[in-house]
Amino acid sequence: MTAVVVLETTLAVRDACLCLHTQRAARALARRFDEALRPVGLTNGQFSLLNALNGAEPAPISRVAAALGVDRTTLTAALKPLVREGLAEISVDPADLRSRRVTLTAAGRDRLASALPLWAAAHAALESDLADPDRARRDLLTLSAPRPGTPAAPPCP
Amino acid sequence: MTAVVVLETTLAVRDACLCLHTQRAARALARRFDEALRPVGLTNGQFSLLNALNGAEPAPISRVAAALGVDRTTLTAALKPLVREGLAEISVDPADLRSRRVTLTAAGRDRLASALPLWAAAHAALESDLADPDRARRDLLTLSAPRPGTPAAPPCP
DNA sequence: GACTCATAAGTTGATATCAACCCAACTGCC
DNA sequence: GGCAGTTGGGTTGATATCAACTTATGAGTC
Repeated sequence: MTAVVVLETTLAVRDACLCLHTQRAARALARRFDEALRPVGLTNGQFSLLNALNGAEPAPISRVAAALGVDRTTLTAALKPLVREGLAEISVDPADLRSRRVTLTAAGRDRLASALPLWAAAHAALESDLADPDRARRDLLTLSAPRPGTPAAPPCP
Repeated sequence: MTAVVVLETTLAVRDACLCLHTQRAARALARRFDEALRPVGLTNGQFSLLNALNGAEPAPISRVAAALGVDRTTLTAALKPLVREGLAEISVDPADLRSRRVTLTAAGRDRLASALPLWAAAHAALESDLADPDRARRDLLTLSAPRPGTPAAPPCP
C-alpha cells in the first residue's frame, strides 16, 4: 500500500475543488456578516432565519428548513436560542397535530428591523466587490441545486 | 416599538443576500461531497484537510488554517479525529517550541489516495452543471477575500 | 375498529465553527 | 539577566450541521 499522491495532484485539487472554494467563501462571509450583525446580537444564520420567518403566515418547520437549505434537525436546534430569547415561538398546528408552526414574536420583528440597516450596509459593501452580483447569485443557486440524478421535489403537490 | 418589516423587504433580502446564497450552496455541496466520500470514511472537510496536509513539508497549524480559510481553533478541533484515526500526526517544531507541525501518516496518504477517484467523479459531475466553472471559482475567491478595509496579510515575510 | 404505511418532528451523538480567554515560548530592549 | 510585548496554540462554551434512530400522528385498507 502506502500510496503516494503526487504534489501536483494535491495542488490541482486544491485549486479546482468547488466544494472547498464554496466552504471557504461561506466561512468568510459568515464571519463578515456575524461581525456586522454583532451590535444587534444576531449571527448571519439567525438573521436569515428571522427573515425567513417573517412571511405572511406561520410556516411549518420542514418548509422553513427547505427554504434555508438546511437539514430539518438543524433548524430545530437553531430555533432553540431564538425561542429562549423570545424572538420566535413554536406552536402546534391544530389542523395536524404532528406539525409545528413557527412564528416571529414582536421582539423578533423588532430585532429583525434593527438588523436590517446593518445587513444592508454590509451587503452593499460586499456587492461592490463583485463584478456581477446577479451572475454570482445565479451560480450559487446552481451549486445549491440538488444533483441532477436526484428526483426533484414536486413543485407543489 | 413593535417595528414591522414589510413582506417585500423580507423577500428582497432573501433573494439578494449573497451570504445566504453562499451558505446554502456550501451546505448543499457539503452534503453532496460527504455522500460521495462516505465509502472511504471521510467528510468533505476532512478530504480538503488531508489534501492540504499533503504538501512538500509539514506546515504549522496557522498556515494550514489560513489555507483552508478556517479559524485556527477550528483546525485544532478538526485534527482530533484525524489524529485519533492515525491519519495525521502533530509534532513540536524543534526550532520553535511554540509551533506545531502537522504531517500526514502513511495511512493518511493511503486514505487520501483512495478518496481521490471519488472526489474526481463527484467534482466532474458538478462542473458539468456549471456554465463556466473557472468564472465561478474566481467569484468564490472574491467572496473569500477579506474585507478591503482589513489589512491584508503580508505576501511572504 | 385494527393494521399498515407514510409523514412531521424530536433526540442523540459526532463533528464543525468561532469568540474569548489562557498559557508558554520567543523577541527586543534595557 | 530581566522585563514587556508579541506570537503560536490550546481550552471552553456556545451554536451549527447532519446521520441515525425514535415518537406521534395521519391516511388508507380491510
